[in-house]
Amino acid sequence: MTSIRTRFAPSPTGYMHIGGMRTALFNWLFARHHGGTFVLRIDDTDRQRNVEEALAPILDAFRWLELDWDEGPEVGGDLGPYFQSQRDDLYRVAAERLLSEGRVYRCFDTPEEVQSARAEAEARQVPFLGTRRSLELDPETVEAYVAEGRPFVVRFQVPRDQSVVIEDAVRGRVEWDAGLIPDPVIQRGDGSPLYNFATVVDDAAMRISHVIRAEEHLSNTPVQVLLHQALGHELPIFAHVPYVAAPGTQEKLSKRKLDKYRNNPQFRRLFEAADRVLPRIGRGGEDRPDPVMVEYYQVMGYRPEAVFNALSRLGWSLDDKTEVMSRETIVGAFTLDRVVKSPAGLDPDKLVSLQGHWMNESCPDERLERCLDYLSRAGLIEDVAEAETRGFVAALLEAMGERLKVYSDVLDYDEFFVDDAELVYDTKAVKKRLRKDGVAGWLAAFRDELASVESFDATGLEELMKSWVERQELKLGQIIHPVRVAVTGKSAGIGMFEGLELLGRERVLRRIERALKLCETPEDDQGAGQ
RNA sequence: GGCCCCGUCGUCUAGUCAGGCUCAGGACUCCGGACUUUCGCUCCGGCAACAGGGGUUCGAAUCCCCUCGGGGUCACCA
Repeated sequence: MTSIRTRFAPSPTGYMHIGGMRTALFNWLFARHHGGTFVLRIDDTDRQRNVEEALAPILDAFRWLELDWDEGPEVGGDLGPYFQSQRDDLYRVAAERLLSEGRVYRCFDTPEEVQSARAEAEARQVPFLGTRRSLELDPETVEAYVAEGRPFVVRFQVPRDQSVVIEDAVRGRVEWDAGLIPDPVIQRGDGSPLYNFATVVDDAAMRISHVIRAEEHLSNTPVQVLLHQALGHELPIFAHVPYVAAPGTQEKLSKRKLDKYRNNPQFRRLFEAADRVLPRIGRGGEDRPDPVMVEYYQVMGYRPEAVFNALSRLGWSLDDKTEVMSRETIVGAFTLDRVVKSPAGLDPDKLVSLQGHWMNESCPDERLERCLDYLSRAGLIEDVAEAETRGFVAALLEAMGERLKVYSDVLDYDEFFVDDAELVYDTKAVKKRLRKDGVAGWLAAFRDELASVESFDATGLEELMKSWVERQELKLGQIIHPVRVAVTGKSAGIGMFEGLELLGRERVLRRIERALKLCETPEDDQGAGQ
């Protein structure tokens, strides 16, 4: 058996599409599972832009998910070059050979002529097959046209008397009637190749054994098969995997429909999280990543294992119950016969859930480094190297525990970093916990306790509050909630005693002082922030 | 419109090729409850699906036919 070789061939578009990433992942998994070779080939045929710049985010996404490529940009390989823009000679030679063998022909129809022929076919409600007018030209005429510089494209002459059949590795037998296929252009007037042709030439030259790609390419397949046959290539095995759909739909996930996705119930939380976080870390402008891009998940602080895990489950399953899988498990189990045929909607809820799992698996040191980075970029801390800061954040993370779902969640706890005078109080929390009869008195009394207690640690503070409550004949809830709101501005958060310890006596007392004023202000006062 | 693909809980899916083990299993979401100072976590419990219709068969989510629905693609884009 020939060796397993798969490829992914992205266009340098400046970002990595999450759906494309899933397809790339399947190619990578298949190669790794079989001990084969994974090739990265860059489809930069008709790009004017700076390829290097537009390719960088794509390679970054591969690196982030640790999908290494055996041949391709940066690493090279024996069957390069791996940029299609550098493979023009190969396409030219192949086209010339087909021309000399009479399998392709020069078509002198102008674009306008082609278009009107197409319109006419449409009007008559018959399938459009092209004119083949140029096929009737005698060789001398063709020579003369070429000599006089008349523009032409090269078309493949589809053998219309047959059907094309593939045995697709995920969809089974698929058949087309070649009699319905118009002659495709394989080379433009300027000699540059078209996608279907370049792909066929490259897949064969790079000895790709399995063409694993999204279903949207299924309709390109008969042309490619015919081209392979004309060129005398052995056919690769095709595997058309479902495309990744927008959450809860069957529609292909598309960057052009972002506005629509904002209102998608499942997608919404991802957009809202981005709205909260990105502006604070300087990514809220033009370069703001969106959930269709792999970069979004990286920037928001997801773990690559989680995205890897979630992507692998989009259209593939290990069995009837396993959801959480390490990359080793997935590589070990990945086969094409367990890929489903129907479109797989991206499932943000599932991704978030998986992320929670993989975050818990991460080590405290890494959590600390990543969170320090977010805090620093948001301007909440100055020096990430300072020992005191690091200790403080480490303690906060310890207190946060599993509340940290993605790294950027640490920004939700900014009350531990802002100046006491700038602490923002949640309006609802103030109304519910501070503006109640008796609260001001209890708060003031407990403040005095805090001011005089010896050690200001969580355990001691808890004991203090409990005994104080007993003496006052109050219930714990009557004081703990007001204190929480008074010192954090919020009604929910980490364990309150840990919070008090983290803040320290001075800051706690100052904040309670502020809160006491809020207790007294009338209902309609503007003193409390949102 | 032509061609092609797909159609199991709200979502991701198992089961479909080799019909009975399935009045359909898991996970996520959601809803209850327990625990907790709040949130979260965890633990219990619950709602919830074979697109429809005909066949074949003792028996069909699984095989056949039709219908309906959804999607992809129809370039001198990739």
